[in-house]
Amino acid sequence: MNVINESPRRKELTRQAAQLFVQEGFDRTTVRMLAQEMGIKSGSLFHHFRDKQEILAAVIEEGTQNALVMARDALARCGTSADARLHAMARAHLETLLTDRNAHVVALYEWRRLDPEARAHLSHLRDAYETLWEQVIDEALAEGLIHGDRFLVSRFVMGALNWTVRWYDPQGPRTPDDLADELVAMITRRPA
Amino acid sequence: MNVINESPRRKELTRQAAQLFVQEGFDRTTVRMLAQEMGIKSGSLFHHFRDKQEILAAVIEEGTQNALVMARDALARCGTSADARLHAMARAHLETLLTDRNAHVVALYEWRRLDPEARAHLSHLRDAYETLWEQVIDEALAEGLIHGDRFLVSRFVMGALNWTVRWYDPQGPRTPDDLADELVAMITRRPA
DNA sequence: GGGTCAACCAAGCAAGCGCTAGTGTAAACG
DNA sequence: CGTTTACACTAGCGCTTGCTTGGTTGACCC
Repeated sequence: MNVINESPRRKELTRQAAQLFVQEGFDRTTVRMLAQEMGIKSGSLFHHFRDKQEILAAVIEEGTQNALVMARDALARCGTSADARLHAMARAHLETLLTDRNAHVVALYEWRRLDPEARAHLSHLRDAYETLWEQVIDEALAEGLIHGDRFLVSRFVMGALNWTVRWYDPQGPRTPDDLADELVAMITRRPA
Repeated sequence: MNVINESPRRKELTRQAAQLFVQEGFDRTTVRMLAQEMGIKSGSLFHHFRDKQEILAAVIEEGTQNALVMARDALARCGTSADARLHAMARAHLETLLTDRNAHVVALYEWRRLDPEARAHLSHLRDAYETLWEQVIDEALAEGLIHGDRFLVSRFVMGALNWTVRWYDPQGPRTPDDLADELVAMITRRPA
């Protein structure tokens, strides 16, 4: 087993695992299926990961970490107006969600399969990400760009965004940026 | 096996199965666990359901059917203004989602575990429900209550609503109606 | 009061599961 | 050179899985 995290080999294996987890679901994906996808035998898999759980944790960690990095970058790059920051967050969110799609679908739908330790560790990452969102929402509320309950608004927005993985078609005419703009337009009130 | 659907016994068993599916997930719920919850032995379970898949289909069908009935009732009962109808749909949606919670969580998260035949059958039910939503969204757009792309708006709204099952606490201070009102307020533009 | 039938049980099969043990090998290192 | 290290293999153990089989029970019916 590889104690040093994130060898390039392991990273590639993690990516392939994510694909299978999305296709089949975590429970239905057997170590034999994973091994075959990776081009090795099932026993060899446990050289890279302690157990099946650890593969799941690796997939989710990878996705969440990327989301956090991209969101921070986007916020650093955009202007200071609440409107610009709201757009930036929405775009960054959809960008990771739809490019790094497999990892995020796993994070959203297989979270409950994590054992308590892994969950505790990854909760911190997720909380850090959600805190970013709440800050941006707060700013938008303070500027009067949007109105309503801080808690509810941020949950509704997260719901609308995360739901996209269920229907969004990358082959279709709409880009992630289109979605982000439309969503922000929907919740920001301009004078009628 | 019971060919005539929906004997009272079967309905009760379905309710109990839904609970377990939510707690453990479909794949992790064994027929032995289901049988124990139902107070029978695992073999006896197959007197009521052809196989494990059929239990899942029964759970989802029950939930979706209820949602459809409640939504139609709500629309029939409310006024004709787009605002009233939008409120009515949102309230009805959250009402079923949060009272009939188990069945709906299963429908949302275990849909992919359905075999193709069951999925085809249940898709019709779900489509009928989503059509109701799109009609109401259309009316709201036509009245100028909301703006934007019909397809995107309805997806965003569905996402915001369905996401509630992940964070809503029935013990908390907010009622389902509170959530519905807040959501409608968020997306309807009033003069600033 | 014999026949019917839904509901249940005990026992177990065949397949598949996650994971381990022990070994082979080729490159990297001192 | 000998040793270590990373990565892969074969073989299979112990257990759980969904489901089947053959049979029992008690309520109801003409």
